[in-house]
Amino acid sequence: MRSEIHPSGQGDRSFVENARRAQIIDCAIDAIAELGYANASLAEIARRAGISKGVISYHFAGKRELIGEIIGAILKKATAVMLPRMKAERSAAGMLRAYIETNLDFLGANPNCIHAIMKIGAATRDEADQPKTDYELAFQPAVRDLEKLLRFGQQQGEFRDFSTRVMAATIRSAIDGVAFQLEANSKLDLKAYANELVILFDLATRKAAK
Amino acid sequence: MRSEIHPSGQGDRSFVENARRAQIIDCAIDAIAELGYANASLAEIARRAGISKGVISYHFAGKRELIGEIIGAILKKATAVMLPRMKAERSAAGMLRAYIETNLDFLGANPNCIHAIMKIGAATRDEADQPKTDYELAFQPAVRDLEKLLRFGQQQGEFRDFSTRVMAATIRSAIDGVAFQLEANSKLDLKAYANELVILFDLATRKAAK
Amino acid sequence: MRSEIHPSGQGDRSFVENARRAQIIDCAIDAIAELGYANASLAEIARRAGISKGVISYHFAGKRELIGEIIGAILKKATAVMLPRMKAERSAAGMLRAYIETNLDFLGANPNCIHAIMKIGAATRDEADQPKTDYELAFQPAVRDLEKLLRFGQQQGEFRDFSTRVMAATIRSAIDGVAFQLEANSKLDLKAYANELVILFDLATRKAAK
Amino acid sequence: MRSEIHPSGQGDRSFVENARRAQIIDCAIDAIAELGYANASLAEIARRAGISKGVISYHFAGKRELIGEIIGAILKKATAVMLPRMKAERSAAGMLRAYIETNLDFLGANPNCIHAIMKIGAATRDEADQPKTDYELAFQPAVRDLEKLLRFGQQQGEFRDFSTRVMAATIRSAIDGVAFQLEANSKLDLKAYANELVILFDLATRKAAK
DNA sequence: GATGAATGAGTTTTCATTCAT
DNA sequence: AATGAATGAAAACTCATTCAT
Repeated sequence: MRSEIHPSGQGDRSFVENARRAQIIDCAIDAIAELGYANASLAEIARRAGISKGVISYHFAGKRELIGEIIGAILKKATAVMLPRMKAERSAAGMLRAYIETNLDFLGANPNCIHAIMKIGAATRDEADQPKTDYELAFQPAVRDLEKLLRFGQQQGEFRDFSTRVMAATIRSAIDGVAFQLEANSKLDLKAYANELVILFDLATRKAAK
Repeated sequence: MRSEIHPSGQGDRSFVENARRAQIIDCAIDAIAELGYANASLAEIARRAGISKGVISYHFAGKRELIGEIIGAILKKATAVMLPRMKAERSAAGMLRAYIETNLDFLGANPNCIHAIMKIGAATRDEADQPKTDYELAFQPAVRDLEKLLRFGQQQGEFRDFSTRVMAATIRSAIDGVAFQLEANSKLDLKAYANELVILFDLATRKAAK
Repeated sequence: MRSEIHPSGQGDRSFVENARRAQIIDCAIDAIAELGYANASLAEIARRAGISKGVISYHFAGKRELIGEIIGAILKKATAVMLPRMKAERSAAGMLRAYIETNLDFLGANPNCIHAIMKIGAATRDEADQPKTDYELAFQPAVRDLEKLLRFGQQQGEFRDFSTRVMAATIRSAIDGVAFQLEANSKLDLKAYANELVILFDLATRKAAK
Repeated sequence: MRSEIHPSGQGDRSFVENARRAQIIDCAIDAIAELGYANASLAEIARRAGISKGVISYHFAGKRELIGEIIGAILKKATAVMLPRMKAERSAAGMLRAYIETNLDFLGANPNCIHAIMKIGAATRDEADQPKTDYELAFQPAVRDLEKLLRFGQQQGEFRDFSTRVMAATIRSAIDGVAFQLEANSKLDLKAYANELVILFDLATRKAAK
């Protein structure tokens, strides 16, 4: 069930420390994905890692920092997978296709990462003490990049005139929705699903032929 | 902030009892929407209702039942708003438009209901002890009805050939996604948003002109 | 070991609640006096009261509130003992004598109260988060009243010219010091001790005979 | 903020080891004085010393030994300052004056030492597991020496007849009380304070003129 | 029907201490 | 000699639930 995310923390941490942090982050992702955010206590995470509770406190300032690192690690990994394939495309439509396909690939390869991040998002959204959650701070850029891509397509004349905000949010939601379905049915054919989405959003975005 | 949902429980409950249950459900919705699922403790809900904690336990077998009733109440209310407008349409495309519009209308009129239900969905989804959550049991039919509508459109020859599962999930996700945005920006223009979505999914579903 | 302090909380609390609060306060005083502030955990206090830990949290917002109530309760009790005897005196020298005697009487009758309050004072003094502790807020007035008494004596011509601040602080310290000695030697003769102190401070304050 | 106390441990320790111990003791004094006894964790002390936590455990058998060494170090330093000035006096009254003045001098020059020692005294006084604390063991002699001085004064006919125990305790308490005031108001004029105390206790001790 | 009180398991966090390297 | 890592017990506090009145 491990997702093997290794954030390869910033330089000033020792190899051993980075390994432990990565291990804890992995176990935390699994625990959140499988048990839900509320049930993923530090005790449970420690149990899965086969370490004592104190170790987590030793390596992370608190649960908040751990959650922040989880989001960071997942984002980093997702970006690493997606960026090269996005850059290989020239047309806006191609990039949009690549965006959808790589997202679903990542989803298929790392279901727990996505489940975890969605549960974190839902559970920590606007808690009393933090006006903007780490989750939101992390994902606003993701949607913004998508918007840029769409605007680029409109400028190129590939895409019709639509609200880039709405379209970006819809594409993002569509992909996030796949995660939920994947949770209910782990045998979902993601390749086929990606094809459907690609066609769907191609029709929804492209400029009607004269 | 009250949402005034009255589930009007089944017949064998007294008037007073139903009123209390409805009041508790309303306050619970507000609490979950405003504080997040994790922070909406029974104590907080009781505080908002101006009653003692014990009352909640008296009227509901446990927190789980309360959550289940919340979902039921919201679903009932949403259905009551949407069904008539759906039925007024003849064409599949018209019904899809009505579906999107009524959903966003409901969202605008009852933001707390939607925020609450999304937080419940994310938080209770596959907790350790319950294989299928009330949430899932309640919402699978909702998506299934949408699927039926899409299949009907295909049979009528209005809609192109696509996976009704994927399309239904995407439409549902698109609408759910609006709730998140509404939370971040309460001044969102929902009418305009609905128009964008209607056009988007019209293009995505309709049969290409010969 | 009980000190039987019953703060008789403000009117809006039920009889039962006040009784529980008083019981918890009593046990907390004993625990602090006997084990020291650091070792007087909520668990230990609950154990002494024969109740569960949660009860303390139920009745007091937190440990800080409990400590505040302890100080308030002791102060109230001490004042109740001292005030009448102070008022019965006419001369400043008589009042000073009454102050010393009643303080030592209270000390003898309620050693745990004094031990507890001194330990609280030492342990909570300038913790990071509270610039002025409850303890200081509670005891500054006590020293200030003593200063007023000394100034009155000077104005009456009974007392010589000295710094009322220094004298007040010294008298207060002398009395507090008795508490420490009482802790080490519970058979201390407080009557004799009081007499010694009365003479000591009489000599130190009175105007030299012409 | 360093107080630079170097206990110069007993002979069988290497120079390096003694230096480390002294450094740790200094940092511990500062930490206790500034943060309070409870907040002066080994981690905090290590942080201030720029070393790892383990080093403290390496050099001291436990926290208790560290505390004991702190008391010893301060006592040694205080004695070194006070003894010569005491010995320079011939009369008992002069020695008493020197005692008060040197104590307050030391207080002004080493506020952290005094703050630390008072916090240690209050916090460790009769903790559950140690019948007599290092603190008490260390300070009983200090009061006993004062008592000897007072008895000497009575034998010389300089001092009136009073309980030397009470007088010694009162003088000691008066001086300790200054430390608390100094904490609240660091601009306290200690010279003036010392003068007041000298006069106060001179009047309180001397034999009335015939 | 409703309440206040109590419970006890559970949460995160802190800390002195130990130990292999 | 020193370190970073790990431990495990204990801390304060939260919360769903139970129950006598």
